[in-house]
Amino acid sequence: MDAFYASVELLRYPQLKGLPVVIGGGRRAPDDELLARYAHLPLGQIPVADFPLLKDYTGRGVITTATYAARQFGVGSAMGLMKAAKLCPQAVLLPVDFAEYRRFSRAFKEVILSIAPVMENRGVDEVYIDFTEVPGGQREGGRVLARLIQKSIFEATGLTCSVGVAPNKLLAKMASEFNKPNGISIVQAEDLQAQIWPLACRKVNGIGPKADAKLKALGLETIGQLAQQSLPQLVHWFGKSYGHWLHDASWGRDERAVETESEPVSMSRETTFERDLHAVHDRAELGAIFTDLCQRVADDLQRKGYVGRTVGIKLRFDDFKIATRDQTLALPMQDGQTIRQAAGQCLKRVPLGKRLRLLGVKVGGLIRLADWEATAHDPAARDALLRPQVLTSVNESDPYTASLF
DNA sequence: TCTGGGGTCCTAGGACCC
DNA sequence: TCTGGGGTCCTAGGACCC
Repeated sequence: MDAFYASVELLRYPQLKGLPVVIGGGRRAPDDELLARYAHLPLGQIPVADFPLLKDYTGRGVITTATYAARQFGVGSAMGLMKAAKLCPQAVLLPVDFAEYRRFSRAFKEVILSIAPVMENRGVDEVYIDFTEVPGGQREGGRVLARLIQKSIFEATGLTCSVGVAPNKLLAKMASEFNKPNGISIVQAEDLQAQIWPLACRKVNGIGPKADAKLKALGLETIGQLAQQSLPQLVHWFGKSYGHWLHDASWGRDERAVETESEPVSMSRETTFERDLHAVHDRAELGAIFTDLCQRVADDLQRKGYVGRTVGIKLRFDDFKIATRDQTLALPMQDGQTIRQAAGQCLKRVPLGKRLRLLGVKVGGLIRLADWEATAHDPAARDALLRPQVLTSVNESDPYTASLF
């Protein structure tokens, strides 16, 4: 989806169309006052001059999304709001309204599913779609179906999206970036050299800032240069697993299936404080936040119907260093008090000399509550549920290995 | 006035077991 | 002088993505 959060906001506030708008910030709701003042008016008639501006914001936080008009000024996702305010002080600043974005996320995904049922979720604003078996999915290399999806989403939601069509997910993701916003791009296997190799390595989904810096230090700037390295060389530099992956990726090879279903692995809540807190000096405040985070994770587990056995905490100190601790319980659970108790134990194992900037609570090792309850009187089945049933590297066709089982 | 929140996956070492 | 080998689970940290 194109500038998803910002585009959803523009549907509510069309008077902001064409203006630099950024979405982001902390827990504040700077437009509460505004909404109260104009409660008698439709949202679309609130005067532009009354919207909060980026230059007036004084809290912590980053931009989650910027409109294309704002991007002209060099501001973009993940940039600190204070830095962004220097580049584009006149931008309108809106708070994140995740519930609203989720509504639109469900809406556009329903449209896609009604046309092409093999769809993989990649967060709120992105999906992979398998065109292979969709009637007409091959016409004009996929362009006809891509256009149908764009048109249907726009008619249902008023939102635009960009589509990349390619033989696999890796290339489709790159293709989707070629023609933003509201574009379609088709990349075929034979286009690798002309369209993919000239790109910077960082454009590959899976090469982040660290790997990119290392590649640059090795003199490798483009995907084409990466592709010219031998496999043993890449394995030497990056290890067996990542080295192989880099080699495959640079040659446009990716065999991953479009996964239509997935189970959550963990659920967490975290918060960055308005000011850094000290474990001793701000004990009461910290304790209240800690308990609240535990309760929110418990609420999430209960609402979604999961229990979990691994309780973890995350701390970010004022120097931005991160510490995590976790503890695995004998039995999975979903209640706030048990989470709070285990998380408290974890906290005792961290040195707390430095001030804290962020606190987080996580529950992992998730099992569906229904599955857990179904084994209540079957200890063996219950035991099996508690172990992650990953059967790695057991080749049952191999006579020797098979004989062991 | 730097730098959010919610995730997944991988690695590596130690405990423990057979 | 001798001290295996393989597997799983748990924990901590880190890279990466949306």
